[in-house]
Amino acid sequence: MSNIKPEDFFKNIISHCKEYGFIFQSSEIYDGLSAVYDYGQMGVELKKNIRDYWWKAMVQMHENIVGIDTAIFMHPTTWKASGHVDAFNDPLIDNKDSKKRYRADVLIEEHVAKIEDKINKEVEKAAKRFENFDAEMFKSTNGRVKEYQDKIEAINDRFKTALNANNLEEVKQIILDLEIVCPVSGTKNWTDVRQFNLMFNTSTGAVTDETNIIYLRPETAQGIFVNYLNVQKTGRMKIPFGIAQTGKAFRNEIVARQFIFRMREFEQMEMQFFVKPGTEMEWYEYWKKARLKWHLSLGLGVEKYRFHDHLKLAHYANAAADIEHQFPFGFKELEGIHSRTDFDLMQHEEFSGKKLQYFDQDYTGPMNSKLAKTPEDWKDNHSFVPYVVETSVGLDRLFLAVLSSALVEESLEGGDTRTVLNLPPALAPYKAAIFPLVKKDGLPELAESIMKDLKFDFMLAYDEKDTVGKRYRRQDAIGTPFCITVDHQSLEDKTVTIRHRDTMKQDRVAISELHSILTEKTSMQGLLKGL
RNA sequence: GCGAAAGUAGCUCAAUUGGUAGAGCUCCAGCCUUCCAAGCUGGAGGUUGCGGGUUCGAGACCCGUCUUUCGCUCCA
Repeated sequence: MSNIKPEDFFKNIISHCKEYGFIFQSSEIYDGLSAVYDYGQMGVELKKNIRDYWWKAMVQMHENIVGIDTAIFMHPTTWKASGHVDAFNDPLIDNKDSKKRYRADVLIEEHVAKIEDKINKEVEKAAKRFENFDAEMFKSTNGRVKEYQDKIEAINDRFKTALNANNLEEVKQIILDLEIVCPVSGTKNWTDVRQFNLMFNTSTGAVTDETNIIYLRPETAQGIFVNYLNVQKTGRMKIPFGIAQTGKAFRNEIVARQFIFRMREFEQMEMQFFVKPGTEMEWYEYWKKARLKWHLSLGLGVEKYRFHDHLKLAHYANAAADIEHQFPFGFKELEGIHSRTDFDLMQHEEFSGKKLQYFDQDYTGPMNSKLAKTPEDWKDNHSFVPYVVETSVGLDRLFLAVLSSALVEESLEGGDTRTVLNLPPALAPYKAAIFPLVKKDGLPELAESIMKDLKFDFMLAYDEKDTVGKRYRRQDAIGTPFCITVDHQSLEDKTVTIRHRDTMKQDRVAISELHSILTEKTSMQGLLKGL
């Protein structure tokens, strides 16, 4: 579909997803829920296959990587330790005229600072007038200064009360009452104050109050960190080793858009790799290469990928890069590879009071980044808190990458077009479709018996409606790599035709060969061997 | 969040100035028996996203709201 606009192409993808049962908007009959989507009967298969390929490549193919599946709910302190609670707790307000966004607390603090300036000016003026001037005495006795002081205290009290009660309307009212104007537009045309916390929360127990608020995890990584010691001990894992996990995460995005690219509920596939301090950069480089190779193995095109190295790093990282993919709307992040240092495990040590260290007879060095002093201090130390290299990929984004790269509108000889989903066969929802050429003469019966034998090992479609040409095109549109057609010759010599999605060519093969052909062409082994 | 555009059948789209909501594909029941979406007959599917308003009359005009796409903004 290279001859149409990217925007239209993207709309085609969204339509295709709906028309063929890949993705539906959540709660569509109720007008939908913003930035939430459901996977349909085709989508769930494709998504599962992508997830399986990742899992096999990461866990099954690495003896030193194991998988876990942790709960979405975690102890609230987890998110204090990880920094998520503090990083996103700002009340924000917009000025409707300048369209600038401010932190409401900053606006109020600036207003207070202005009043303090006035006090200082009074003090300065007075200092010039009197000899032996006592500033403190002046402040506590001068009427005008006292007025200012009272005002400041009143504002601060009111603001603190409002914040503690989480009363955002009151916060806005304070701004209006103080007649704070936007520094840019100079107007008082404010929106409501909103608390932009990225984490969703709910509560446990029957009674909702402050004490039992619980968050929906904004990332799966923390479930791995808090289980690090459990897995290391019970699995007798030796550093370096990894823990992998796939699962849902939730972020209350302010702007969530671009179909399934940025959703409020999404699925991550993460692997945390625990390494010896000082070796993290070589593992970081190793995983950058390994993960890119994995993406390239899908065969969507080398030119569709690039690295983006982060210059500005998150609070936990000392190196970070994205693998970006060329989506219909441009190059965007698909996977992140981060060197998270010992930040997370150190934080969990501190908040939980539990040691999260690894003992290594051969290791001599600083216990961790915070306590590193002189070599003298660590000459008898053989323990350390591991450093972590993380690979984190969004499954839904990967789904979109695969689907949008695979969807092609082909021009055929004779002016015909065909819509075909060039999925890697190992990822295709159906591995094959089985058709009787016509719906009589015992052909459906033979087709069904073939299906019965093969369906133990393969996801199969069966179709006897409409002309066979139409049926081929239907399977093309959902990416089925092979169509097996039973014709009159099949009844005589036990052969069928097998039609290839990409070339539309047909071979005649023995029914008895079908199982091995499909195994060879559609299993993940081929992909995995290429890694 | 701001701005722009859009929302009509499962999908893609029509509907003159405000005057009876339609087509193709799909789907269903048959006929035909065909190797690349194209034959024949019949049928189903709609409170025009939702809620108000103007009007004798609204898919169309006005207001609100929801959803989507694009641009800005944001993205630990």
